[in-house]
Amino acid sequence: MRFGERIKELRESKKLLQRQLAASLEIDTPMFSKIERGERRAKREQVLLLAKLLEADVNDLLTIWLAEQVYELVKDEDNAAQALRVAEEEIKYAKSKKSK
Amino acid sequence: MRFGERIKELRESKKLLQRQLAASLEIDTPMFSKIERGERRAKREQVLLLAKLLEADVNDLLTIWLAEQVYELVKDEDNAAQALRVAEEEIKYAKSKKSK
DNA sequence: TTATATTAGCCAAATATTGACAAGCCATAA
DNA sequence: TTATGGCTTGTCAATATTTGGCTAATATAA
Repeated sequence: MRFGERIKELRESKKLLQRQLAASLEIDTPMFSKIERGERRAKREQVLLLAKLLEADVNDLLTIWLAEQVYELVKDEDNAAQALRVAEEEIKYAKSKKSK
Repeated sequence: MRFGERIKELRESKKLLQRQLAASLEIDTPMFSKIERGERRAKREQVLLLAKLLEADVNDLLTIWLAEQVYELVKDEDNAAQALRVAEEEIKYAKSKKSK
């Protein structure tokens, strides 16, 4: 599930209009529309706000928001999957170092 | 293993100087130095060239080059690992669609 | 039709990235 | 000591990318 789709779903289930959420994020409606369609990427800070406004789980939203960016970064590479696995290992390694 | 470290390793094993590789990449030595130290990111095209010049496996280099970018993108997020898994699923899914 | 909601396209402002340069550091040689 | 060679640091301008807003077009509803 793409980030924008999820936002749209949540927005519609709460019967909110794009312009209402756009106003809360202090951007205009066309910009919000683009975020929903994935034509523009939301800022991290906007994700946090949206989670509040839509009463959604911040962590879930952040995860798909981040995953989408990762996907965009690697999608055209043949070894995308390999690269993700390498990156995952590095994350694990960094975490284990941090916690000691 | 970071991309820059790997390049440095390969370069030293071939007894090449930064300025020689820099010249081949048509950048100056300071820039090359920064790439080795991860202060600047190499372009995809430069990775391909480096693989040739260093007689290294292109795919391996591209993988760590890409993985590093992914890592940089997610490293500060608590749910980095989750996000990577989601992205990996999307890659798999896209691949399965493409092949049908 | 009219009114409202959403989307498309374009442009300028803001931000990030890139590459080049000059100057510095460090080790070794003379 | 000074000189040299290899590498690194810091700064700056050029370039590219992203961001946001505006207007106009399109859709959806009443």
